Order: sequence, then structure tokens, then C-alpha cells
Amino acid sequence: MASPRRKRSGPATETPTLHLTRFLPYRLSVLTNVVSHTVAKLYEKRFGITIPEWRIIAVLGGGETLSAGEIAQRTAMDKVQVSRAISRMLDSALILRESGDTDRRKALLTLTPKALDIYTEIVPLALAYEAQITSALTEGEAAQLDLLLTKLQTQADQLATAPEQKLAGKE
Amino acid sequence: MASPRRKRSGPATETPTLHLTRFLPYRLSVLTNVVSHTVAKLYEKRFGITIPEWRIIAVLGGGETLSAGEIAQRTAMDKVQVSRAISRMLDSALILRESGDTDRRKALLTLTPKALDIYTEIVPLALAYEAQITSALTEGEAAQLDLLLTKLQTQADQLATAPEQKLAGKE
DNA sequence: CCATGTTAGTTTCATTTGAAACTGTTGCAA
DNA sequence: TTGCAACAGTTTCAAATGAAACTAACATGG
Repeated sequence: MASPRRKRSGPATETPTLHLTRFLPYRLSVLTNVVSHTVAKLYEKRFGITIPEWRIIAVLGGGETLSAGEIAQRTAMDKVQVSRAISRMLDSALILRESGDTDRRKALLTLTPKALDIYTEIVPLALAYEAQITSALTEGEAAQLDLLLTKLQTQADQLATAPEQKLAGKE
Repeated sequence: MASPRRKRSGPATETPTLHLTRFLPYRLSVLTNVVSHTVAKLYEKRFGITIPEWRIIAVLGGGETLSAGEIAQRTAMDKVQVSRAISRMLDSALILRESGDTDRRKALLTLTPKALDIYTEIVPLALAYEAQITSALTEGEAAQLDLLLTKLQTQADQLATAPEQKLAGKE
């Protein structure tokens, strides 16, 4: 049964329908939720770390020394999140902080051996999970996914800046 | 410069590297964040509603009457989220609640005309945003994206149930 | 050298979220 | 019936989050 509802009394403007399950932002949100929740449980259960902490371990895992700001950039977290994650990691002796010589505002952050051990153990797990997820795809599809995500990210970033103008009308 | 670090003294087990920016869960998370944040601002600014409320409007927008539990299913939110969103919507007169005759536990929920108006206005905006995002893709790519998201969702759902076994080893 | 603005990072406070406990209702088995 | 498990939805409480204010260190123009 159709639902011919319209409040606006104008002549031809029928409300288009929207099915949540086919709406891209909704689908992305639902998918990301399951994925994040699953990996979060994995990290938490095995190593007692949260996703922000995992991200920091991931970017410092190569042995690099970065400042909090640089970590924020590379992990797409904001400085508050990073600050909090770092203070947790200091408590649990996962990270080492020494203030820089040239600029004492910037703290130089390095992983402790303990964190490097976690890195060594967690990376295969993370990759295994990713492999499991993408095992549903052919190789071509996986490549396509890569491309599509890149394009979507670029586009989403642009729209995030000033979506009103772009959505409002055609001026 | 390569980083030949290994803690485990075993012979051949080199730690594989992981680049966050190429790690699927990370990429999904970052993408979804921007998208959600953008649409949330859109809904909030224009109509003063949050995403949970928008989802409820979306599923009830067809004129259907559902219980809170049914809404939870269709919106992929848990019952707590739904309960809270509904109480907000009762306050702002967006939703109508009457307890069912046959089962007084289930409350029958319907949108008010005010909410239906919002629906009428918001759907084109939502679709416009989606169109903007996917405008970066060809039609074939959009179709492919649909397929890929479906496959990933299915796979992620399965792994969410009992990921340990599946990731732990090969049994 | 001082004043002013900027940058790095932290803290605070209000709000949101999530998990678990709780209330009220129904279905069902003894 | 009554007694008890299952269900629908709400509330509570602690932890996570976000925005804005804040502290400390540096940079720069006068």
C-alpha cells in the first residue's frame, strides 16, 4: 500500500522515500560499529588496551618517536583523545615521554619494550581479522574496495568543510 | 630505513608491519566519522534532532506504527538508545505513544504531523548528501560499493559473534 | 626586553554512551 | 490458579566523549 502523504500543498512535490537500509551513511555506520566493536573487544580482552591506545601503538610501532600532535594527525584523533590515551599509556608503562630539547612544549613519545611486544603480537591479530573480513571478497573486489573507500573519503572530507552551500541549492 | 625489530627469539617469525592508513577497520572508522558528523550537523542545525531521532523518523516516516523493539531492530540501535530517543521525541512532540491493547508492554509509536513535516523536508536533504558523496563514483562503482558493503556487513556480523575461535587458529 | 599572539598539550564540565540492574507485563507449566 | 521464566522498556551509574577554557612554552614585532 502506498502512502500518499504530503503536507506542502504545492502541486508536484511528492516526498521521495528513503529506506534506511539502503542509505549510505546508515550502512557505513552500522558496518563500522560491528567492526570497531569486534576489534575493540579483541584488543581489550587480549591486551587491555583501547582503540585509541592501539592506534598510538600502531603509529609508534615502527620505532619512530613522535610528538602528541603528530600522533593526532596520523591517527585521525583529536589532541584531547591523544592526550588522554597517552596518559593512560603512561600509567600502564606502554609509552615513554621526554620533553624535547629545542621545544619544551613538544613531548617526544616512544613505545616501551612492553608496548613493542604488544605490537608484535597484535599486528598479526589485526591483520588476521582484516583478512577474515575481506575473505568474503575476491581480489579484484578488495582492490575495488580500496579505491572506493579512497574516493569516498576524499569526497566526504570535502563535504564536511561546508556542506550547507553544496547541499542547499545550486547557486 | 627498515626497522628490524623482533623480540621473540624464534627463527623465522618477523613481525609484519601494519600501516594504519591501509587498515580496513581504521579506514571505515575514519570515513564513517566524517560522514556521521556531517549529517549529524545537518540534522541538528536544521531540525534540532539527533541521528537516533532521525533514524526513528526514517523508519516511521512511511506512516507505519511500530513498537520500540521493532524500531530498535530496523534502526540497528539497542533498546536503550531507542528508549532515550523516544523520550526526547515525546518531549518535543515528534512522536505519539499509546500502549497496545493486547500487550500492554508494547507501546505503539507513531510520528506526529510535526515529525512527518520534518520527514518530508529531511529526506531530500539526506538523499542530496548521499548523492553528493557518491557523485565521486561512476554508476558501476556505486553498484559495486553496494555489493561490497553488503558482503562486508555479512562477514563482519559473522565474525562479531565469535571472532576468537576464527582468529585464534585454523581449527 | 616586553607585550601580544600562537602553538602544544591538559583539564574541566556538561553531555552522551553502555552495561547492568530494575519495573512492570505476559506466557506457560505445574 | 500460582509461580516462574521470558520479554518490553526504563533507569541508574560509571566511563567515554567533545567543546571550551586553561597552562605553559615559544615566536615576534615594537
